[in-house]
Amino acid sequence: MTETNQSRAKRITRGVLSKRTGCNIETVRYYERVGLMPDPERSEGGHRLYAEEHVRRLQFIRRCRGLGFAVEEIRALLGLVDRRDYTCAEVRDITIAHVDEIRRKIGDLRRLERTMDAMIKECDGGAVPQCPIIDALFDAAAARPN
Amino acid sequence: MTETNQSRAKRITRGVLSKRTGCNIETVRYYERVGLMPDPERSEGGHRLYAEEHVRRLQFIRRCRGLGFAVEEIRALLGLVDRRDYTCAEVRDITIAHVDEIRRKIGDLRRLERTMDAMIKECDGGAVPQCPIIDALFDAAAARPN
DNA sequence: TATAGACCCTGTACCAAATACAGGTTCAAG
DNA sequence: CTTGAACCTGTATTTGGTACAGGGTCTATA
Repeated sequence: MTETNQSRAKRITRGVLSKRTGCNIETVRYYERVGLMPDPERSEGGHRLYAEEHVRRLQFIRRCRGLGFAVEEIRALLGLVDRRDYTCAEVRDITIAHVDEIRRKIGDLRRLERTMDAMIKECDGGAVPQCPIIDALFDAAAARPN
Repeated sequence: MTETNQSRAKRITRGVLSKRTGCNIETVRYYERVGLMPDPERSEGGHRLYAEEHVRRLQFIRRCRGLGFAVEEIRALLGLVDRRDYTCAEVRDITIAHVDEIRRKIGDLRRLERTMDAMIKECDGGAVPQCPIIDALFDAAAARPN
């Protein structure tokens, strides 16, 4: 019954939390400021003291960011979890909205890719001071993506 | 020979330049600050006075931004044009580097899309306070994209 | 010519999502 | 007890703009 007592559970510093999650140490403070991480317990001298749950929470945040979720979206997900009243449907809505956004971005980038490819194909890469890419960019009609 | 004289050519204000290019009026000042647009001629009272060449230049910049070129890349392109010594090959290099970057982003987003789809498929959208998406995000092994 | 009001001027603050740094304090090992 | 690593706070920087305050200018009309 030594480790189950919360006040006895070992606490870690911000540096250790940072190392264990691969999250930049300054970013931890940033997540605290924007409300993704809670105000942690402090030592007598004012140093932040974290527990295992914070490691898990920060990993969750980092994983979400890695999947492109905005801080605002993560706040919504964590809000559901923190209130312990989330339903699968709510989480699914946020996730589907996010994947829709990803698909939109993919579409946008593919259109750019096609336009750029067309411009590059026009250009022979020669050494002359004249280039159809520059012409296209200076000329409204030519540069407009199909 | 009235319009060919540069000092007699009609000048336009920042507001008109903004309207003719569809570029936000504040953004014109921003492009000046970051060196994409030149310091323009000024009226006696200090108002910016632009000529037709600036309309074309701003359209070029906007078109490049629309294709996702960074300000730094546009600076490079305009630098080549301004020095009048660019070759097709130089322009092509910048453009190919940019399209490569676009392809990399598309690849990244597609991987995200697959991961998100997999998570969504696991979730039945039910009303219970338990969701495999949340589980996946909290659990390192499950959330790691294949 | 006076004046209204549309337009423009500058400097500065703000957005996301971090990251970096300065200048000072605390912690822990030896 | 000393040393130096780690930590503290507040603020600045990044990208590509956008927005606003508090003034000055420009021009059309009375």
